[in-house]
Amino acid sequence: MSVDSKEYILQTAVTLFSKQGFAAVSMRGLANSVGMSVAAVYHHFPNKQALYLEAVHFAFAKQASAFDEVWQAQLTADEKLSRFVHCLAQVLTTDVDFRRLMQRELLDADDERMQLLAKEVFQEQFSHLMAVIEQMGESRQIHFSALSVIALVCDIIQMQPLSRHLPGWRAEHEEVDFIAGQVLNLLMNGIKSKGCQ
Amino acid sequence: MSVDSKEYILQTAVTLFSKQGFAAVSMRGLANSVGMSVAAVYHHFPNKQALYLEAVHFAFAKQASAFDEVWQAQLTADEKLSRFVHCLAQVLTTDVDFRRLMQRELLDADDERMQLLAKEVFQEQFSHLMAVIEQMGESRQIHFSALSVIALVCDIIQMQPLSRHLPGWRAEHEEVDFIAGQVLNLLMNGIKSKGCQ
DNA sequence: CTGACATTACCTAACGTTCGTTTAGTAAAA
DNA sequence: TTTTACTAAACGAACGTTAGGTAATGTCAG
Repeated sequence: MSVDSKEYILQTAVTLFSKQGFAAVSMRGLANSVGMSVAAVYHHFPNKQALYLEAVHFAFAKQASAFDEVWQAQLTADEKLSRFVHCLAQVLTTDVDFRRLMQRELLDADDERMQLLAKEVFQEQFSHLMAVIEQMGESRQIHFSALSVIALVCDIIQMQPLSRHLPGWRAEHEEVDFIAGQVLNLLMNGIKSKGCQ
Repeated sequence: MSVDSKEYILQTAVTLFSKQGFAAVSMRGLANSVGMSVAAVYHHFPNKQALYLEAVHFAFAKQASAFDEVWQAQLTADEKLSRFVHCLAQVLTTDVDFRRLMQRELLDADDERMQLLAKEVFQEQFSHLMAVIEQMGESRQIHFSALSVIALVCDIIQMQPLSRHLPGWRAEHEEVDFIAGQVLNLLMNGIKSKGCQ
């Protein structure tokens, strides 16, 4: 079987779609990028839409195992949260294609694809995260708190190219460990980091 | 002058670009949406790129005055922060086109347009926000804390269509006042809302 | 106030290019 | 001999953009 060619096309498609978005990627451009003819791409995928959906699946599946070591039973809740935030910041910083494709899906996906995104990418980690937050003492707004953790990390990384042009920016603000540390500090103590603790 | 037609085209363009993105919007589709011919659109704008940039300007300029009442001198720092978070959540929830266009710019804009976005939309509010955070006692990571406030509100709203499919979701999670209240609680006290206070 | 003229705000119709997709064929592997 | 993995060439549709024309709306000397 030609699983090599197909995977190579998918990998290239993920990069192109994440950089340019669905509409801006042409089948000719993709075929050119993988060094094949257009018809060769159509040999592996029935049409552009199906290719895109499979590319999204492909990109998301790769991240499924990234969080496996985070939720180990013998850790304290605080440690689990810390590991999760570090891991999330690491993944979103390292795999730029994945992050951008996810952002684009948040903008463009219909409800059915949104459900896929929830189930395939978020649901498992989200449930773990909610359990940890419950252990930490929060009892009422567990869903919202878990969402806040993810949202905070995601958007801080997503806003990096913008925040570079805002007053007070320093290079270290874009280092994974710095981001994770600051986010954790905020989550544990709030903004007034001194008056609390 | 035909400022009416031009503004109407811009307004329609903002909606279309925010919903579909630059590449997916055609000049014919836009012309059809405003009930004009293609050439009529080209009478007002030299080309698609220039029309898009002007539409982005147009959408951003409308939001400039939304925060005017937030930073009044006689308020305490806590009150100013509270008002800002409420106002930001309100704007991002109400003006969907603005929010989506901003998200798309974060994905697609080059460094020059990112600078424009920083200067035209964020810089003024960001400076005010940093000043407030400094007043509240945070002294070291003012830039990062201010960024966190904005990122938290933005991404929670942006992830709404996804979070609907995650466990624990309730309808009230999408109400502006609820979002602002929860975000403020998190910012002031961290996740462990009881152990701190 | 009026007639001549210019400008504005649009129109229809077309330009060449690029798009997604298909058809027909080939060379190698099973 | 059938199936697999491809290629070259073409299909009609849609794309951004332009050319050329037509009413309506100023503008202003006489």
